[in-house]
Amino acid sequence: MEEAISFIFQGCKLAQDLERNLQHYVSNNQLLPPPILMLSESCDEIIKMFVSAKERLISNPLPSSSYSPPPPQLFSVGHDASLHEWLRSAMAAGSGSSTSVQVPVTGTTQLDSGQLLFGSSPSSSQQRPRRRKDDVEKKTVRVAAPLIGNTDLPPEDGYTWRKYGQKEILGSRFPRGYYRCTHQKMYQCPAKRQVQRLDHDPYTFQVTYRGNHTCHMSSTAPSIAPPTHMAATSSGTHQLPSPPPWLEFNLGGGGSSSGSTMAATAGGSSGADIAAAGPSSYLVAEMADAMFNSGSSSTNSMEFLFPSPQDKWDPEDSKNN
DNA sequence: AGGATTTGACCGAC
DNA sequence: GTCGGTCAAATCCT
Repeated sequence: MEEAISFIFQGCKLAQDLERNLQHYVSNNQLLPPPILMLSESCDEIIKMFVSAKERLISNPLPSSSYSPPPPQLFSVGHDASLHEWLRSAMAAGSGSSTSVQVPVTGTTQLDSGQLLFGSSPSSSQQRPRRRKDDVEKKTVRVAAPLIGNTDLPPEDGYTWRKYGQKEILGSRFPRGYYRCTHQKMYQCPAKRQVQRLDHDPYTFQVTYRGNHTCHMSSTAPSIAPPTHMAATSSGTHQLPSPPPWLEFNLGGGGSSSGSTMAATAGGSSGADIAAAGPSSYLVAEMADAMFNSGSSSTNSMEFLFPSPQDKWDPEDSKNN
């Protein structure tokens, strides 16, 4: 079941990514159209995701206790009104100021982080910038602790974080860790995250993201250095390379300007720097590999297809700045 | 030495 | 008044 949901998520994100990039071309008519092969293979990948999901749903429809099972009619053939209603309600639930999504994780640490709308620019110059709790859009994901190694480590998501606080939370067995982007000072990156173990499932982290990463928007921001040591392991479980910042994935429900950014960290040297990005990002990178026979996830190769936000003005980005 | 983490204190939101 | 988020000094680590 988890696998099926994972595939659905991946399919959605690939589709949204494709849509986003197509819109990019529509709104920037000076750009060359994307290669037909690229579009074709993107569609194939999306289709594969949903086909895989359906296969798993059919072969093993038992819902996991960790996930809210969709109504049984989802598994039935056809599209009746109740299915549409269920889908709509799910979309509505995710379109508020705060969205939450559970990300199936298998094996190694994976994370599906969100590209967040960040509100008005943080007043870092003030002594204690505070804002109302609902001012900043939050996105919450749940990430399984690594099954191997130190399960106490906070989940990796491709960014580098610096811990700036920890606090016992009322009613929670485990303290909440407060992290901010390592590049906060250098690039005024306002991104923060909170990591907390679930009371009922200590092997799952609830990660709340606040603010959007702007460190990769700077022309002097750290460049992407895709790790070469990471390799795919068992099916559906990959140790993932850091996707470049322009490989953005919107999680549904947040509208066009609210989604997820999977961005990469600078070529990290410490263990915490090693990125473990979401499955879909890996697949897109894999697509790039396949298309260009580069043998590695080359940023430059994909930039040929999807220009970096740094290179091309993006109205969504400008809204965030 | 410099960056990261820890931890008690501070302070705003509720 | 309580709680959660942040600050910042002390400490640890590389």
